[in-house]
Amino acid sequence: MSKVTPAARNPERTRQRLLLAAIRLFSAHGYHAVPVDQIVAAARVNKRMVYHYFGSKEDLYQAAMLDVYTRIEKAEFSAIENTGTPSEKLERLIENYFDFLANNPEFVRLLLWENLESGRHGRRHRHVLTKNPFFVRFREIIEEGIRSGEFRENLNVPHLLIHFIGLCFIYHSNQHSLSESLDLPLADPAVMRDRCRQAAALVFQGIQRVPPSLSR
Amino acid sequence: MSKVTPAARNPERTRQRLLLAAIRLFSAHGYHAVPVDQIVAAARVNKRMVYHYFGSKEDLYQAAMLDVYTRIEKAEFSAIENTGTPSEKLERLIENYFDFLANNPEFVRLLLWENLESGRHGRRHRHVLTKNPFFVRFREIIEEGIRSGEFRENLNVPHLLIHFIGLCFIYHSNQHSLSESLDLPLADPAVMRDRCRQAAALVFQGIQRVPPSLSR
Amino acid sequence: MSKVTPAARNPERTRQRLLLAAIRLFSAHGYHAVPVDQIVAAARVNKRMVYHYFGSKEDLYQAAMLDVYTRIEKAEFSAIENTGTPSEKLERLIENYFDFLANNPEFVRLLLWENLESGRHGRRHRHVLTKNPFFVRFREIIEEGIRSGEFRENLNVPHLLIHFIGLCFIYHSNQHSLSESLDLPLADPAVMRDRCRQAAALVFQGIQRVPPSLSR
Amino acid sequence: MSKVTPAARNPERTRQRLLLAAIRLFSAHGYHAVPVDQIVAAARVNKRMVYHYFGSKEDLYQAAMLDVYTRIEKAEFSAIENTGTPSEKLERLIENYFDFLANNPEFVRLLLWENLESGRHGRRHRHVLTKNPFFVRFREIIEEGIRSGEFRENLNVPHLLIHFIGLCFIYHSNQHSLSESLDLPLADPAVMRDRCRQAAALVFQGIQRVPPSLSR
DNA sequence: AATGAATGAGCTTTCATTCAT
DNA sequence: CATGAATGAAAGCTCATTCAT
Repeated sequence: MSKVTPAARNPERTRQRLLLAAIRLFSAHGYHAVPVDQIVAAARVNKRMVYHYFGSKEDLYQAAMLDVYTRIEKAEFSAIENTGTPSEKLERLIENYFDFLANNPEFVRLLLWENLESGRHGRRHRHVLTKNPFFVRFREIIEEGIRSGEFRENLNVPHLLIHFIGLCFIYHSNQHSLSESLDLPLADPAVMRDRCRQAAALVFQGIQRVPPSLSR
Repeated sequence: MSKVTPAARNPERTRQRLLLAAIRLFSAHGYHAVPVDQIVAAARVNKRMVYHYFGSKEDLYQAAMLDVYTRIEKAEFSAIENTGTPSEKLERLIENYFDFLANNPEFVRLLLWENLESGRHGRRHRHVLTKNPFFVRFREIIEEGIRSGEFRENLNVPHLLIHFIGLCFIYHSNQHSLSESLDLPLADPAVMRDRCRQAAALVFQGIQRVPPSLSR
Repeated sequence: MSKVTPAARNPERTRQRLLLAAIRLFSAHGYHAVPVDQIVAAARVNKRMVYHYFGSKEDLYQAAMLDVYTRIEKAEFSAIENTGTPSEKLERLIENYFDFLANNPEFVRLLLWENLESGRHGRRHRHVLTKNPFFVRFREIIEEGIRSGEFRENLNVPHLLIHFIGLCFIYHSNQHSLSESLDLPLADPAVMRDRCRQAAALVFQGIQRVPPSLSR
Repeated sequence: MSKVTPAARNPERTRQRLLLAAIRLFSAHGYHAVPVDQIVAAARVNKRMVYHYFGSKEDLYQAAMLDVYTRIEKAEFSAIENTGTPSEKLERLIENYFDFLANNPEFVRLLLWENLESGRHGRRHRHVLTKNPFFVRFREIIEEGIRSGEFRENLNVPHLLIHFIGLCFIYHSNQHSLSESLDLPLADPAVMRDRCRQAAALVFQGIQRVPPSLSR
């Protein structure tokens, strides 16, 4: 008779339920498309609790965003292991990043929502994105490769990083329209692996030293 | 008694005003964040007209989407002129595409929103994206380059296209978070041109024949 | 078939209904004790109309307050007729004021509520109270009486006015507790007339010239 | 483990805190404008205690009201000392009453709230007002003055009392609107003393024997 | 005795939509 | 064709109160 009521008298659990439901729904449909009623129904929690634990719908959204954003900090990037050539490390890093995005669709989608709705929710939590281990590691590897002579010297690290991220994100940001336009099952894991390889190859080609021609 | 109302008795103008306001607001804030009241206020039109001309808010959105999507069909791609080597043509095409995206932020944003809200508005208008001149031309140039021996033979055209689009879209889809994370003014036209060049170079490196090594 | 629907398609009537219901309910129970639902039910009007015509519950309250406050401006004070001695004029004025308060309980009650809740609704509409014909006329009569030698010279007009108003308002502000404490039917019109006479006499006694003693 | 909670295990203190906070807030803003949360926050007490000690918000209000109402019974009226002429006693009484009201704004305000919201809270506690020492003493002094020939014979004691109370209460019930209308600092203690004197004089004038004329 | 999590009803307000003119 | 008044449903949020510990 003690554990009958579902979420009764268990504050942390109630909070967690709300947060998880919020993450799922906000990342799936965006802030404005999700009524609080839907969240509390999904969390099986009384509506009042949203305001008890988070203050407002907006604050719940912020909490969801922060929770998801910090995942990349906790993510394990095996490329951080210091073995192999810069190229090999970079290849592993790219694969890790791809996997992280594939395994954390909420991260990808919330980030995309935020970029689209930019200005609405402020930049409160973006700092967690700035110095995440991936960014840091990327820069280190590139610089190491340049020093070792494996990579070209005139590489612009930030832009290179952007290109790299672009090659990853496009599969998420434009997934549906591309799938349809090109008639490709972009959500298929096998396809994903293939595209990962291709993207990596493309990057590697571009940054290798002694490029044949076209060295603009 | 005839000239009392300002925008009275001009059906096409009223319709156009609504459509333009809808395009602007929907692309800027997304479907759910824009109330009908805001649209009619921006269009300086009576609210009833939305239902008169379009049927519903949803239908107005669809009309706005269709209008913007067809722009790419009307866009002029100078790369279509058949002069120069495939590389030169591709370079022109990439620049055109970049420019098109830069000049049509509504196109980019509505596309991104549609991908995020995927499933909500159906795929009614996606067909216009499938066979747009850019996609067609891209394929032609690549195939021409392969035939002429300028490009590698083992190129996967759809994936190549995806990579290419990714290099372009990332500046729009993740503009704000990247600007902040990397502290770069990604909206600056000069920066834009530079990144365009870089992205083009990256692609070119990757598809040239006889790549030094790393020919996985 | 045209006048079937109750408040349909008659904007001024709808507005008026809301305003009247608001005046009645707010003056009766105060701002916080009256839900919007109660007002719209009393006005037989759709709830949405409150926000359409007035913007908010608060704004409706303000409108009600302003409407009631301006009544004193339109009130007819027969004492304004310039006949008789200052004493006679003052007597008429006092009677008019009493009657006005008795006939406009909403005025009295809203004023009392505003004084109790002071600071909440700001002083937006108090200006209408400042220069109402009663205040102006009161000052004129007193000054005339002083000049003519009928009234004492050392009269402080504002304080005299306050005393006078106090003698009138007490029957409204403390009606219930006094009725019960003294076991008097203070709402009875006959009682009212009597107290009016008494109050007037009291004032007249106090301001007559040549007071026997006690001329502190 | 015993001294963890701050206000723990001190039932009387908890009850007192709640009562004081309730008195302060209810008298300041009225019953409906004060949420229970605000009271418990001000009292630094757990919300549950309201229901533990008082049963409901309404009951807490009643308790607050009763507590404040009984203050007048405990108030010291020096006029009760039987020295001097009836006039002198009355003068002292009037001053005492003024001071009591000035020193007990909660009393004044709760009384005014109750009169405005009349009918809502019933008349449960009004009895304490009925036979308070002030009322009793007032009647005694007037009757003594009549007997001694100092005051007029045709005095209606209840009405006289009402007038007298009106002269006192008006400064509280209409303080804000009068201050503004007449541009007088009615909250100023010096002004208060002055008006007290004036009010007393006015009453004295009216009840003295041998009034010049106007003996209606 | 005291806590604070949990609740459901109801608050003010906004929404997309329709009606009457 | 055009208007804006009118609507019911539902939004986000607050209320007084109760439950479990």
